[in-house]
Amino acid sequence: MLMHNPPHPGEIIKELCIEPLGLSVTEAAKALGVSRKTLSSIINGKSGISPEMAVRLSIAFNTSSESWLNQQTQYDLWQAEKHRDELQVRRLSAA
Amino acid sequence: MLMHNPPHPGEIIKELCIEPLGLSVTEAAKALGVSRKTLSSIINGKSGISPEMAVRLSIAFNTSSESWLNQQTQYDLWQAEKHRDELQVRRLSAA
DNA sequence: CAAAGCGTAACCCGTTACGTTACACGTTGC
DNA sequence: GCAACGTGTAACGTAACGGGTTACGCTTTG
Repeated sequence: MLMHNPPHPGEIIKELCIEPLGLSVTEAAKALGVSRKTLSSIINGKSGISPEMAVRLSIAFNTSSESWLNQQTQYDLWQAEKHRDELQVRRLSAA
Repeated sequence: MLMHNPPHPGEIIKELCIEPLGLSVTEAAKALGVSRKTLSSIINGKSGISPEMAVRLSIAFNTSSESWLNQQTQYDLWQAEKHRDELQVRRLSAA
């Protein structure tokens, strides 16, 4: 089932990973091995979590990469479903 | 948990949707509202399932868009995890 | 005031999904 | 044999996106 209005994964990173550890964005970016801009744009909802970034997060925060990427999937799908009625698709399955 | 060597979602489309209905790739592409090349490259594992394509598939085959995009996520993650040990990431969480 | 942290704009790059057009190949029917 | 059809795919173009660097202006803190 589709989640209702899923939060952008960047918020989760900030609230559940960065802030509880008392980390700065600069420090966290260094640890993740990405630029400060990359992490900042994720945290502020400007870009999504790539598969590679999901793996980075899973290493740094000892979590599962799947959970991170699934959050992104839910978010992307929520956006795409908004335009469901605009798509020109013919129903094929009678099932 | 991570699935073991998940199949490319294109195989699923072909084997579980196109072939059972006796559809040609050309017909299916028309119904989905995309070009023949686009569907063909998905089926043959040359490109992935985009969020919008997941919604198209869900309409045409009366399924959930989530299931389609999740399959793609599992596949992408499986690829990304292959290079986990090459990523320069510092562990941050003691938990 | 100086230093640090931050968001972000401006630019670059590589990749990817998607489109159109066109080609070569195979199969099927007349 | 030939026409019609289905197919994969190469060759182009476009738009979007993740990521990097540099640089600017702002705020907070020592």
